[in-house]
Formats: sequence, structure tokens, C-alpha cells
Amino acid sequence: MNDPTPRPELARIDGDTPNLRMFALLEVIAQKDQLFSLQGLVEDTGLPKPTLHRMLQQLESAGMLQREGDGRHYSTGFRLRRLAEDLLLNNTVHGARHAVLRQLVEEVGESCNITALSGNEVLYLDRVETPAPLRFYLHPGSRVPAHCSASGKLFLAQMAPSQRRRLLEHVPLTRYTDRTLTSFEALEKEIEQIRKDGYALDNEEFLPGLLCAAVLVPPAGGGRSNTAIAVQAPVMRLTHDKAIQLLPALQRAAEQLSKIEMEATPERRA
Amino acid sequence: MNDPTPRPELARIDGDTPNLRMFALLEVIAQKDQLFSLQGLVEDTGLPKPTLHRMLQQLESAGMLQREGDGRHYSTGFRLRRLAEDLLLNNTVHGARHAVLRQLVEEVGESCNITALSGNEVLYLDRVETPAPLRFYLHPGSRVPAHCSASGKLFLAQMAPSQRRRLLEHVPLTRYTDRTLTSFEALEKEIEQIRKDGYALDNEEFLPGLLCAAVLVPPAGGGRSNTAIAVQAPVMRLTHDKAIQLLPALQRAAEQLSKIEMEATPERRA
DNA sequence: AGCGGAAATTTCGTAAAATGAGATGCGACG
DNA sequence: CGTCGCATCTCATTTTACGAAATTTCCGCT
Repeated sequence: MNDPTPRPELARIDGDTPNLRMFALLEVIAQKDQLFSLQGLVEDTGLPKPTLHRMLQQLESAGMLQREGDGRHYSTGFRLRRLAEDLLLNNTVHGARHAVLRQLVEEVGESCNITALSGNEVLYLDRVETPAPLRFYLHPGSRVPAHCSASGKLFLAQMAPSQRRRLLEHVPLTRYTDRTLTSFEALEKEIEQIRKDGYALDNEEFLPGLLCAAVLVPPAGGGRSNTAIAVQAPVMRLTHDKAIQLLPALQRAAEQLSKIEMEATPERRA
Repeated sequence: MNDPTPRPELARIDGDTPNLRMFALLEVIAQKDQLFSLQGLVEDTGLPKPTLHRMLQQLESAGMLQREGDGRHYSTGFRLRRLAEDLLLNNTVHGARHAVLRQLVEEVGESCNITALSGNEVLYLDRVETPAPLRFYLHPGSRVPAHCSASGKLFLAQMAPSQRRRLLEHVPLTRYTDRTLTSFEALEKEIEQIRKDGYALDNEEFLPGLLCAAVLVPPAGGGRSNTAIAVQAPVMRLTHDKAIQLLPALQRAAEQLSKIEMEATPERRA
């Protein structure tokens, strides 16, 4: 009798907390190229109607959304637009960083990315793809386990042993390929080597056929770094030896990123 | 009656509800052209430190913010940037803005577009094509380097020198044609001129045979603008002199866009 | 004019989350 | 090795969100 609904299992909103759920809602809204109604969003998001209604009401009263014409449809409000503009307008740090990354990709000819450690995973902050047709597709925002990525091992290598142990004890060293390091001892040995070399490789430890080399971005104020820059390519094009040859270019880019960060850090006391 | 603008100085945060308070926080963040720290935001907003800490933590875990270098500083995250871009991109399609653009195209007979700065690149928000058969094909959503586009140079021209330097120091001024400005000095000189003129040209600096003229859309509430409107055409049809003649039409369209935005902006009466 | 129905909105008891003072942890610097 | 600044955690309390069900509003329809 009922269930005329086909399968709205498309853009489900997840949000760990109400606050973030509201952002997820905005993301759905931001994708729309036309006005939207409460009912439409109910179908898009799967949220209960009263909940959604309350959210829209809040956003409207704050000037983030505004009602159009008949009052049954909404569009983005002045405040949201101004926020979006300001975000893009003042984002010179990201702009400069992206430029460095792009230049590096042009120089080495392979996809490169900037990563950071977030919890126990490596987070892709930014990425520029190689023009070559054959490539791995990885997006900014995606995450990869630390123990089987070049950047991740770099981050681990600069930690105090107790810190590292604490991190690794809680997450199992999952095997992704037959080269993944899955024992604490093997990882420690590798880390020892990395600390000596000043760079790290991921030799098909996460994805078969994917080789990666990474170096740390020296932190602006001394101490440990939370940013790395890396090159990634299919082994078909990027051999171990060739990766080593690219290291100087990576180092140079890392230096530039460090400089950008330093310039953008306000409290630069001596 | 409550005052809409009670505090004379200090940008204190005043959300009606926790959700909206988070947006207010983002607005403070969006204004910053530097990295920011927890402590700094405490001073800016007047919020209790643990509260702010929790908010930043949430935003970070959602990918809206990301930590930099030493871990004590934050900047905007990939997800926030993508949200901002999506918001601006889809804003125009159905608004009165598109109508203005269409009218402008009809008046001047050449393709026109509305652009915004995103990072170090110019983002095409909307575009209407000329009916003429010979034309360059550029889509809304595509990007072009700032240093060799008319809109991009306009955006650069209104930045604070420190912001502009940060962006340009690390961006390779890639040569696309023999007219591309590839030295910082040449660009600064051009920018000086642009600031005087109030408009910018791209005389085959990006694509051979493509000439472009752009003006800023005055922002609704004063401050810097992040929107420009431009005309683009093959030099075969649009000479330098003819482009100058089109400027009044562009200015008129820019005024209209500004008015549209102002009408949709209730506040801002100081 | 009035009915039918789909949509928007309000109600309200319950469940969940935010709050923020204080305690704790962690480096840096002298 | 003490201490100072800042980030981070703890926890009892207050505030807010939740969403099923009930109610109202606004249509189009005959």
C-alpha cells in the first residue's frame, strides 16, 4: 500500500553530531543548482521532516538561507554567500601551497600530494594529478593507514617511542598487500632506517603497483612536523631508483611549503 | 528592541544556538588571512577555551579545518573549501545574475563570464556564450591561473601587498603565451596600472588569440570584492580598442550584479 | 464555494549534546 | 629542575535537539 518511495538511499546525511549534520545538509544544498523545498530535502537526505524543518528555520533566521517567492522554496542567503566568498578570498595559504604542489608535479611528472597525520591515519590535504593517462585516483580528504604509507611512516619515525607505541597498539597493522609491514618489529626496523635516511618509501605496501616517496615539511616553529609531501606513481613508471632521484625536488618543495607556513604564522616571536 | 550591532569593537561571537554559534566562528575564521591558534580565537571571540577547543576539534575531525605544522595552528580544510566553491558555483545558475550576464552578452555580442578567486586560481562561476560560431569554449567550474587572466589580475590588485606577495612568491608565473607576464616586477607594474584604471585586460596572455576585459563587481558591504565580470573573444573580433569601448557596458552589468547582491542583503546599514 | 489531500508547521516528552570551571598534561625556556 | 603558557581532558549541570504524532495551511479540483 505505502512505500511508493523508490530508493532514496543516495545522499544520506551522516553527521556525528548535530553541528556537523548541519554542515552535511549545507553540502547537499550547495550542490543544488536550483531552489529547493523542505520536502525535496527530506527525499534527498532521509532526515525526518520536523528535524529538517527546524534546521532550515535556524539557517533562515540566521540569514544563511532565504525563502523565495511562495515561501515554500529556499535558496542560499546573503550570509552564506559572504562566508563562501571570504573563505576563498582569504585563503592565500592554500593558494600558495597548491601552487607549490602543482609546480612539483610539473617538474617530476607524477602525481604528488600533501599529507598530514590525523589520529592514526594519514589525511590527504591536497593533491595534484599527473597528466599521464594511467594513474591512481586518490582524492583530497581521503585517508590511509599510517603503517603502510610513506608519509605515515615518516610521521611515526619522528615520534617518541612511547607515543608511537601508543598509536600502534590500538590499531592492528592490517595487511593490504604481501609487502605490508604487519609486525611491530619490522615496522620499528623500517622506522630506524627512515630516520637515518630522512625520507620514506611505500613500495606497494598499500596498493599493489603503487610506489610512493615522501619527505617531511620542516615545521615552522621547530619541534615535530605534521605535514609531508609525497610523490606517487605506478611502479611501471616509477621505479625505486627513479624515486630516489626525485627526492631533491621533493625536498625543495618541502622547503617552500615550510616557508609559506612560517610566513602565515602570526605569533612569530623569537 | 535589541541592537543588531551592539559591540563597537571586538568581534564577539553571539550565536542564538550552538549550531549558529559555529557558523559565527567560521565567519571569524574566514576573515583571517593567516593561520590561527586556539588561544588566538579565544581572544578574538571571547568564548571559553574548552568550548572553542571542542568546536575546533569537531570541525577538524569533519575535515572542515586542518592542523598545520606544529599542531597548534589551524587553517581551512579541503571540505570547507569545496563547500565554498560549490556554494558560489551554483548560486548564479538560477539567480538574477544569470539574466544580467545574458543581457550583457546580447549587448556586447561576445561571451561573458562571472568569476571568483579560489586559492591561486580564478574560478568561472557562470558563463554565457556568444552566438558567433567561432568561440573559445570554457565552462563554468573551470579554472585559470590568476596571473594571466584579467579577473585574476583584478583580484590581485585589490589585495593587501603581504597577501599578494604570499600568493605570488610561490606561484610559478607560468608562461602560456609570449605575452604572459612572467616576472614579479612586470606583474606589480601591471597591477599598479590596473588599480589606477579600474579594469584589467588579458591580451593573449593565457590563450593565443584570446582577448579579455574585466571589471570588479563592487561588493555589497564594502571591503574587497571576490566577484568580477568579464568579456572574452577572439582577437579577430575583439581588438584592444574595441574592448575598451565595451567597458561601460561591463561596468553597468557589474553595478547591476552589485545591486542584486545588495538587495539580497538585509543587514549592512551602518 | 466547499472538499480532499499534500505539504508545512507546531507540540511535547524524551534523549542527547553542549557547556565551562577546574584539573591535568605537555613543552619550552630560563 | 621549577614554572609558565597553552592545549587537552573531566564531569556535573544546563541547554538543545530529536522526531512521532497531531495540527494547520495552502492548494487544486469538481
